[in-house]
Order: sequence, then structure tokens, then C-alpha cells
Amino acid sequence: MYETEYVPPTVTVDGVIFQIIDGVLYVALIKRSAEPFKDSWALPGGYNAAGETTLEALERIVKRKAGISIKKQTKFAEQLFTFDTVARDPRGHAVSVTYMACGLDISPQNSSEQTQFFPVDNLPKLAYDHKDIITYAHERLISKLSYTNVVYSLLPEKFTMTALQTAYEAVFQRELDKRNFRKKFAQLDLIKETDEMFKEGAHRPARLYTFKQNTLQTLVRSFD
Amino acid sequence: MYETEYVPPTVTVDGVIFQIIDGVLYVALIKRSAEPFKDSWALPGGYNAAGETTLEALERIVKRKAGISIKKQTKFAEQLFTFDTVARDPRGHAVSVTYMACGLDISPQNSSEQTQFFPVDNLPKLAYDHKDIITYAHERLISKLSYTNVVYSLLPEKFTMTALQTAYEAVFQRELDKRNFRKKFAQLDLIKETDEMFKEGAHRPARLYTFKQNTLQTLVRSFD
DNA sequence: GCAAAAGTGTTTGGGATACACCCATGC
DNA sequence: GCATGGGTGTATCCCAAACACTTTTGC
Repeated sequence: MYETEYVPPTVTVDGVIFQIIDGVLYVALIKRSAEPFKDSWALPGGYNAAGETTLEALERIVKRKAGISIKKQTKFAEQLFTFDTVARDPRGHAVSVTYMACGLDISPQNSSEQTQFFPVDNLPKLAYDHKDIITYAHERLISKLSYTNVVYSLLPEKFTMTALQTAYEAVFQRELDKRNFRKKFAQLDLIKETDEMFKEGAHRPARLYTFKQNTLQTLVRSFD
Repeated sequence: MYETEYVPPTVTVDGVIFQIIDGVLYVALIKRSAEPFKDSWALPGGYNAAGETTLEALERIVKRKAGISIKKQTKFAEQLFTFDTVARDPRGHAVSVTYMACGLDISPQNSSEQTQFFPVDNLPKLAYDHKDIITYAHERLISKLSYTNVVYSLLPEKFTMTALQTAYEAVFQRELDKRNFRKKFAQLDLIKETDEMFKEGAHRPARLYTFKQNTLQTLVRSFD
């Protein structure tokens, strides 16, 4: 009875794409070329069509608009929350399924919109409720760094202990004690030494490490 | 261009409604009266129309089908996750926004479908992927009991320390040490004594307590 | 007095925190 | 030799976990 007269809301997807550059956490934004919010910065996102999953829609839209392939250029993606209180589109009710993704050395290729990475603590004025979505994503990322090994998605395959600590500091936005950090990480048994060293500048070379697993795992003891 | 030919997927909502009865965690299920999955047990849920939020849709549907008002008969509700991989409806692609809610003394009133509470560790065979949704909700509830005061939503206004501990044990599905539990809870500063005692049976009466706040709060130090 | 649940402290081990100096390299 | 970041150990404190007996009531 109700079902026959049913008209669904619009479904959209939006992605918060993180990467660390020079010890600072950045998020990808596009400059909107159309109304509403023309010329404002916004998260890459758009309409979900029937027949594609929300993640497939996100891949398609972010590739086209921001020139970034979630699948190929990030190492981790996760659904965040579905926002349904904001009318994204003046034409009617929309629900937005949001995701976050993490990678490194992400550079946009062939984007339809102007795309740029901004530091999370220095964002421009944003369209819609996108500021809230980024805040939510950042909190989730902080939380996930604490109880999972997700930091692997922000680092190259081989990395120094300093780079690892810097990744934590960039996300947490506070400094950590070097000795305690290394002690704690040693206990967690997530990484292993390689034979290689990283030489750079006029100082002692640093040992390179790799993660034992490059898939998401929950830690036995949570971090911080 | 793309937008003009856009056809959205169907949007549905499903609710996992928890309550504790005699020290056991129960979840509300309805018996489906129509295809697909006719005569199977399932979570209460249905179609979201344009113009209503997902929570409004859930209230409307759960009230009608299961005879439970989320708003009036539960003390806490939270969005869980949006499942988009399962075709709920053979007619086409659907995304399901899921919620959990917690209350006590919930009894269905004027439901259109047969409604019954089942222990989470003894569920019948369920329609769709509803088993996965309940597992997800239970994990979320365990987690939230650990770092928030959400246990208030599973208890009456005045309760004994034993009832409080029983609520944790019902959700965690393991026993806790009485002295450590009370010591830990005392530190958390969430509850206060009342003048009243609860008398029952041939044993010493128990003091009744109340929560200082009946809204969700994050704990300074997480529990367990 | 006895059954049944309420209520109460101490000990121990481990992890978190705080903190400072030597090492290897390039120039 | 000096500037630069890499790498390492110890002492303290607090929290978590383990553990058993007394109290109050109804019958």
C-alpha cells in the first residue's frame, strides 16, 4: 500500500581523501564550477545511480571530478556516516553516504574540476556541511590510528621510525615522545626491520621498516 | 549531463532494538508476512520516502510494523552503517541505512506484524543479511558501553549496582568482578546515590542509584 | 539460624609517562 | 669538528586484575 506510492530520496556520495605531506595532514577539495555553491571549495562527491554500490559511485565520481582513483591511489577506504539532514541539492531531499580514504603521493590526473589538497587545520570556507564531514572523518582517523594498524595506508612500503612517528603526530596534531613511541610500537609487533637504510643529509642514516600486514587489523592493546 | 539521466537506488531503513530482560540482551524481530522471505524473522524496516529523514522513516516503520516507538520507548538511538551490497528487494538495487536503539520494558503495541524479542546469542534464522547487521550492532554496543555512559539507556531511572553490573555482563556476555566493577564505576563519577533502597526477597536491601546525566557522554577513561 | 544477595580493601604486576645523552654521517 | 637527525634505558606512578569475608534481611 505505502510501497506503491513510494518516491525515494536522492542518494549521493562524498569522499574525504587524506594524505600526509611534509608532516602535515591534508585533505582533497575541488572548486565547484556550478551552482549551488559555485566557486566554493567542497569535497568531491555526486549522485549515486541505481545498480552501482556507494563505493563504486565514489570511485567513478572522484576519478572524474578530482582526478583521483580511490582504488589505485589510496590504500584504505571506509564508510563513515550517512548524512540525511542537509538538502544538498535545492531540488529536493538527498542523503549523502560519506567515505574516508588514505594514501600518499596522491596527485590528481585529468580532473574535470580544479583539485587541491588543503591542511586539515587550515581549510577554506566549504560548501554544504562539508566542514562537519571532514571533522567527523578526522576524528574517525584519530580513533582508528589508536586501535588499528591503519597508519600503513599513510606511509610508503618502506619507512623510517621517524616517518612513522610523524604520521601519528600529523593525525593526532600533537607531539609524541620518541622513546616511548618506539617502545610502544615494538610491543605491538606490527612492523619488521629491513636490511636497508635511508640516507639523507648530514646525519646518521635511518633504518627502514615494513609492515608485516598491509591490511586493516585491530590491535590487541590500543595505542594512546 | 549525468544528473539529468540519474535514477537513484531505493533507500530503506532497518532498526536493531535492544533491551535487557532478566540479565540477557534481547533484540526485536518481526515475522515477515509477505515475500520475499515470507515467514522468516527479520529486523523491522522498510522504505524511506523523500521528505523524511532516515530516523523519521525508522520511527514510522517500526511503529507500524513492530508496534514500538523508537522516540517514546527507547532512550537512545544511533545510526550504524549503510549496507549497499545486498539487493533487499528483488525488484532492484537498495541501500539500507541501519540504526540501533536501546530501551527497557519495551512491549510492542498494535503492530501490523508478529513481533517478538529474541536473545542475541540465540537468534532464529534471519532474512536478508540481518544476522550481519545484528552482529555489527552488538559489537558497536559493546564498544559504546566501554567508552560512553550509554548503559543508562538500558536501565530504569533508579537502579541497583547489581543491575548496573548485570547490564554490562549481558552486553559483554561475560562475568565481571563485583569489587573491581564498583571501584571503577565510582571513579567514573557518572552516578549518584539516592536515599532509597530496593527490597526484594530474603536478603539485604540494595541501595538505588541514578545517573547524573541521561544523555550520551564520552568517558575520560574508557571502561574495560 | 540459615539462605541469599549486598557491600567492602588490599596486594601485585604491567603499562604509561617523564626524562637526557651518545651515535653515525656529510660537509 | 660541528651540525643534524638517529637511536637507546630507567625510575615512577597509576590503573587493572586477582581475590574472600562480613552485613542485612526474610523466613
